[in-house]
Amino acid sequence: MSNHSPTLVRMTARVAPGSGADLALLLLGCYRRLIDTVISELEERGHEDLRASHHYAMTAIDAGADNASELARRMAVTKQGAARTIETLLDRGYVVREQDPADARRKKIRVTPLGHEVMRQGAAVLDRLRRQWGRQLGSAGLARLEHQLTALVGDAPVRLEAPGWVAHD
Amino acid sequence: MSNHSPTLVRMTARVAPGSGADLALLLLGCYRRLIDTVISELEERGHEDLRASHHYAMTAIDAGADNASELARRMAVTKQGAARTIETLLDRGYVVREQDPADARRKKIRVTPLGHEVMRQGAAVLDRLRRQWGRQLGSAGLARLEHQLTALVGDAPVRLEAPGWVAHD
DNA sequence: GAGAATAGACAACGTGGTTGTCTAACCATA
DNA sequence: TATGGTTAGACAACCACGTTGTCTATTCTC
Repeated sequence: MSNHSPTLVRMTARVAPGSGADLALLLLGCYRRLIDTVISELEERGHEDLRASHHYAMTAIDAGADNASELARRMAVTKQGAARTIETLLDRGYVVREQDPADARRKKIRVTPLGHEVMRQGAAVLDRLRRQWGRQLGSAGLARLEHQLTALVGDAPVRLEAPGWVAHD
Repeated sequence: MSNHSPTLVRMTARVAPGSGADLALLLLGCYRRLIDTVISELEERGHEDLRASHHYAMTAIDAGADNASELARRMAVTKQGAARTIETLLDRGYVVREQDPADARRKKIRVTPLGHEVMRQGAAVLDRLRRQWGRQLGSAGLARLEHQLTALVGDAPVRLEAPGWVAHD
């Protein structure tokens, strides 16, 4: 084997069915399946290198986190982290940055029509996948699944990065 | 706000209940809840800086991926990636590396008793959390949840890294 | 007005991966 | 049995995405 292009191998399923570790892997697997599908479909439509965090960032911006500091708070990252995300969104043309006339320190961020279009397409793919799951599980089954997950996660915050076994702090 | 120590904010729940995006966040949230609990509990017991990937790597090693190249294949990363993981596992004393007598190129990796202890403790925490969820959902509910997730994820491979909206390739 | 808090930026760094290149060892086969 | 292909492991350089620490400019509060 060369050094590169690792083959995708399923190291997931059946760590030990019925174990907690297996349950964790199932959850991650389902999440990844959703996200990976969105990514690849949007890539086909010309939106390269999108990340989930881009979508969430734009959602937060739309919801009022229209400057780097506020976005940092909402996304639970440092200001620098948020600034870098904004930088890439600017590069891609998904947001624009303009001086806040009311506060010379602030630079307001605004999602562009292109950004909204990406969000719309991403959401549409996810919704389609959800409907697909709904057909597979039955709509009652899907509702139950979501209800159960909601009960489990409560209203705990979720950090989007750091998928790993560890949270950084 | 200073530049550091971002506050944890819930940007998850209620992206839009009933949407695909919300479902994705629920899945991630549940996964993260499991993993974060394991991390912090193991940290309390003196196992610092553990990652899920460490656990999975040790599992793979135990299952026969006892050299860097093979581990790389199983974990779907490059040899260098696997080598680095092994390096940290060596540092922590979770594995040892010894020359393979049968093949001068190979260096065999073996999980130490300490490594097994960490795996055992991690699995125990996950199992406990799963039982807790079982009490919350009822055992039929938990079984159904797992059954549904299994149906959804199928036997697709899961890459452990890259939690984001994008897979790296 | 003075002092504290806030917004944004810069540089340096850490982590966990990547690619690309290299050597040494093994293996198959002509 | 010599040779050419494949494999294992390592080194260096890089990248993405976050971090910390420090800085200036501006605003807010009293």
